[in-house]
Amino acid sequence: MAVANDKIGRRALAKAHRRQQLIDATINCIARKGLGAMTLADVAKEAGLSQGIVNLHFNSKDNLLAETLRFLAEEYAEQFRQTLDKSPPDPASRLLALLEMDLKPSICDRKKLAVWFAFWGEVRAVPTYQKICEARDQKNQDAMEGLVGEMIREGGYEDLDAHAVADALAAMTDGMWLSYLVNPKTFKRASAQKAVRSFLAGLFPQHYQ
Amino acid sequence: MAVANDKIGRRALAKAHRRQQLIDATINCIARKGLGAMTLADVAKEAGLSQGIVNLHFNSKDNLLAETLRFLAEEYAEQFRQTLDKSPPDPASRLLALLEMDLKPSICDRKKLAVWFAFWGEVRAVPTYQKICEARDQKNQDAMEGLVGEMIREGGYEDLDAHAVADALAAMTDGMWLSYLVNPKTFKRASAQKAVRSFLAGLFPQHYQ
DNA sequence: AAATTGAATGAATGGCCATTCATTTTCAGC
DNA sequence: GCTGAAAATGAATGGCCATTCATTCAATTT
Repeated sequence: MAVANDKIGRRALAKAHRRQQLIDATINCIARKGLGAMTLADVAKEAGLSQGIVNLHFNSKDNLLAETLRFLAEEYAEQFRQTLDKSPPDPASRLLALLEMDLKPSICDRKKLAVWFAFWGEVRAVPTYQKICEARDQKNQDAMEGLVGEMIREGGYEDLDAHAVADALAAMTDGMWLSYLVNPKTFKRASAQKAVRSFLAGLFPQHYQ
Repeated sequence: MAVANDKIGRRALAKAHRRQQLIDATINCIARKGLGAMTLADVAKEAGLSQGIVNLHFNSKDNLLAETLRFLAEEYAEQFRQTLDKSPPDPASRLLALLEMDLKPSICDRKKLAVWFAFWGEVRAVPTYQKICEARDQKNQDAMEGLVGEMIREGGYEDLDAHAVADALAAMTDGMWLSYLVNPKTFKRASAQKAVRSFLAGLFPQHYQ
């Protein structure tokens, strides 16, 4: 029955594909129903497969969720890398590119944000989530701190603390995500981008005219 | 048995007190176990009362959770009011006071933050939560936008957009909360405060020398 | 084409937990 | 100190859901 729509070959998909398919289904279910209400039956149905499928591939619900979060973190890291790869070498451009990346529709979309916040909501209670999220933040903040540090040295902004400023910039985009999640009607991407540029211009006048 | 530790009178507490006691217990349980794993039995035990107590006072688990979120929002609003009451009348002082309020230990403590994020994690799936959170954000941002607007007029910072800047400032403190929740080891309150002041000084040089 | 292997199914199981409710306890007013 | 009402108890109920597993199905090997 579940197979009717694809005569020759769902089964031919490699194991990795099936796992990814289930992770995608999980993301959709969390976004739609919330982490609390999501069931394995939901995920199986969303994927067009049978009841027992998740445990076949992931052994447990906990594990499915951890793998889903790992996937999101890895996907984010990949975008991060690509953004830096495509940016000019000067720290001002790179920093702006990273901050704008966080507001791109492909990252800042309500479905994915709902999932990130669902996991953040359990971070304190689930050590596995905590570790994955901590690692992502750390990498993010280290990169930003490096860029901010360079600019401080170049521009002689002696009163700025690279660590503090980098953390606050990272915090700002996370907070904008929350704002979009909670107030989808009033949130405006363009306005958020404008604010980011104003902040940067205020902090580093020489770099962002 | 549940009564042993208080001879004369747990029962004498008014109904409102008992409700508050249960809400407090709920906050502790969510912070400790997460929203997903929290049970009504946990809450009753935390409060030192019996199994059926929550439904007696709140009718359902859903309702208990909604009331808990309402309490948090109201508590926040109260601090907000008090902060403004105690501040000098100039917008620069008031804005700084509000931003520093968000980092005070009484608000920015990991237990409460865990609960806020637990609810934010379900915001998209539970319309009740969405409404409560939206209202809080709206009030917050309106107040900040007013202050920022005043400063822009006073100081002639024509290139700033009050709405965008106010949203971004509010976003920054929410993001700092996340940072504290996820990276309690590296987060430093003093550093966050310093960053907030640097940002304000960059945006409004005349107001924050 | 038979056999082997691995993937997928979906009904059955068992545990957990919100909710209910008959009973007990507390307490205010008399 | 009695009485009735309100508050609290905690055992019982029923539904939901993760997990299991015997069976079926598909594809590859020989």
